[in-house]
Order: sequence, then C-alpha cells, then structure tokens
Amino acid sequence: MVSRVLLDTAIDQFGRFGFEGASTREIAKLSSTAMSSITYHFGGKEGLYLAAADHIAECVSAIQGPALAAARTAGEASREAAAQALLLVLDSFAQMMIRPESEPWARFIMREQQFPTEAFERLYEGMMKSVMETFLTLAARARPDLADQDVRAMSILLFGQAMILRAGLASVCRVLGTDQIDEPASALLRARLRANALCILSEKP
Amino acid sequence: MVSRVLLDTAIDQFGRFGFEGASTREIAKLSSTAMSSITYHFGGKEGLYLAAADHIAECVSAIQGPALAAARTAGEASREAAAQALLLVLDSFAQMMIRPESEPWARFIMREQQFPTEAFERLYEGMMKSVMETFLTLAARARPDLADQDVRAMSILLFGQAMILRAGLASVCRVLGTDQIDEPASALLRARLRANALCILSEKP
DNA sequence: GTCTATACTACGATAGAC
DNA sequence: GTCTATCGTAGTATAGAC
Repeated sequence: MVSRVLLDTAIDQFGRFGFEGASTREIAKLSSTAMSSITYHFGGKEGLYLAAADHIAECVSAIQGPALAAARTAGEASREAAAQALLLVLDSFAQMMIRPESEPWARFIMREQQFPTEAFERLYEGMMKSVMETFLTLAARARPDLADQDVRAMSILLFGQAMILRAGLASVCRVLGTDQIDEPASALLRARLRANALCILSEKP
Repeated sequence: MVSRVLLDTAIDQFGRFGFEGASTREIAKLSSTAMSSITYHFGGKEGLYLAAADHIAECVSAIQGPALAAARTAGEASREAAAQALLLVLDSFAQMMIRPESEPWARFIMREQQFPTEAFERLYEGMMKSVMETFLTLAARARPDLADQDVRAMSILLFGQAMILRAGLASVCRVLGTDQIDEPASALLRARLRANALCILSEKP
C-alpha cells in the first residue's frame, strides 16, 4: 500500500520541517514512489497534510482507548479511586510521549499547537477531546474542593509534566545526564510523575 | 540598526517555519532591507540562525537573571525557604512562557529541543544551564529525602507544567474555554501552578 | 554598508505515456 | 495506479555598482 507509506513518511517530514519546509519530492522519494502519487492519492500537498493529521488521531485513539475506558469505570467508586484512575490515564499518556513511535506524531501535533490550522481541529476532535473529558471528570471527582476552572487548570498542568518528556526532550536528557530516555530513565520519570500527580490529587482541602 | 531588526525577524521566521522552511528573502523583506544584508552581517543563513540563538539566550538571561539571583540567596535559610524560592523561579519562568514577547523565542527553542543543532548548545549554555542549576540546588534542599536523580526528575517535571503554557497553548485555551491566555486566565494558571508545586515540594518524607 | 542583477538549484503542480 | 517530462515560481549565494 503506497498511500500508507506516504502517510507515515509525510507525518515524519511535516513534523520535522513543517508544512512549508517539507518537500513533496522528498516525501515521495523516501516512500519509493513518484511525486505525482501524492496528487493522485491525496489531491496535493495540503490534502496529504490533513490526511496525516487524521492518521495520527486514529493511531493515538487506538492506543489510548483501552486505558481511557478502564479509567472511566474504575474511577466511579470513590475519590481515591478517581485519583488512581487518573494516574493510569496520565501514565499511559506519558508512556506514549516516551515511546519512540510517538516522536513523529508529537512533533506534528506540537507544530499545530503553535499555529492551529484545520488539522488541529481534526486532531483535537479525533483524539484529545475524549482524553481531556475523561481526565476532567476524574479530576473533578478527585478534588471536589476545587472550582471547575481550577480543575481545568490543574489538569492541563498535570499533562504538562508528561508533555515535557517530548517537547523538552533535549533538556530532559541534559538534566538527567543521558543521551536518550532509556528504560531506567523512563521508569524513574514515570514513577516521579505518578508521585507528583498523586500528591496534588490527594491533597486535603 | 538593521542587524537588530534582522535578528528579531529571523527569530520569528525560523520559529514559525524552521531553518529550512524560513526564507532569507522574506526575512530581509520583512526587515525592510535587501537579502544580501544577511550575507554582509551574518555571513549567510546559517550564521543568522546561530546569531538568533545567541540573541535569545541574552534576552532570556536578562529577564530571568534578577529572579534567579534573588532565589539563590533567599533559598539558603531553610527547607521551607528553599521551596518558596523555587516557587518564585518557577513563577518567573511561567510568566515568561505566558507573555506574548516570548512566543517567537519559545518556538525557536522548541524546534531545537527536537533536533538539537549547534544552536541548542548555545541556548543551553547561555540561558538554561544557570536556571537549571539554581533550580536543582533549591529542589535538593527542599526535598532532602530524595536521591539526586529523583530531584532531577521532579525538577524537570515541574518545569513541564510551565512549559505546556507555550508548547500546548492551543490545548490550554481549549480546556479553559478561552481564545488566548488573558490576565484572569494567567492569574488562574500561575496560582494553580504554585499550588501544585508547593504541594510537591513540601510533601513530608 | 546597502543595493541591484544574475547564476544556479529546488519547489509544487500538471499533462500525458503506459 | 504509477511513471516521466516540463512549466512557472521561489530559494540561496555572489558579484559588482554606488
């Protein structure tokens, strides 16, 4: 399937060089096909870009779906159960940020965060919305003392701890003194993230 | 000073489109000068890129310098004082992430985080190193129960909460239901960030 | 110092062979 | 469906006028 290879290559190249910076010639060459295949399959550069966003949303939804569904049911029991379910969602998200396969996706998404286009809409509706809604519901149950806007602020800041594992990868490695996030570093960071989050979520009002 | 205008424009354009995506013709035009001025002042596109990194490091150092110096001395008194000094550093960083002037800088830096070049070295040595060293010293004093690597992991995750205010700006706005981080939203986020960080830093071993 | 003019390369889109 | 060929545009670098 040439169009699949084109999509994966496109996500990588758009993530690296941005929409303007990426070259359809290069994407086609890396996909071992002719440039005009892009016109045929996706209608052009812009069509390829939007298709890439949809593909990312599908992949992320497939990965996060099970953890989200499990957390939604597990978190109904009590305030403590909600906090624990939240830790699972956050850890699942952090794991995705760390795993090498997410590199191209994360870069693509981060670009859209800065200058949102139609692709951001597709990404948000396709993958972020369900994650955030589940997260906010659980967070409100874990911290019933907080107002709605405070719960929202707390939640997005908690996500920030996971996001820096991608967005600030070079700095993370510098601080830890490693050249990449290997298994021991991953375990350390995830454990500390859980500890931080648990501390915040279980604070007595 | 044409070279100054060129630098500011370059940071903006490189941040938006990346090194390959940005055009020296466009940078020159937006700076109201000829493209060959870039060759004259910076030797070419790459020289301009490195000079832009140096300029960012200088600006950030100038902004964060006072808060860092104040925190270093204030944090020596006790464990609680170290935690409070840390909150000041983190809040100063968060404020910088939120203020509109940091937008171009942050985009430039985030690109370098993904694929570090020589410019990342200059950025790290020029601005991040002193911030991180101060932060780690204070964090170690605030949490003497943690091992060195745990302190480092905790610190970088704390920074993540501030960084998402830039790196995930579009998502932050979505979750809060605003189109930009205005003064009320800024106050809410910074207050919650301080509350989160204080909770983590003052946790009893 | 700053400009114009020019050389050379690479871009995206598209038409048409197979 | 996938290829080659080609068009018009835009990129960087550089030489030389002023």
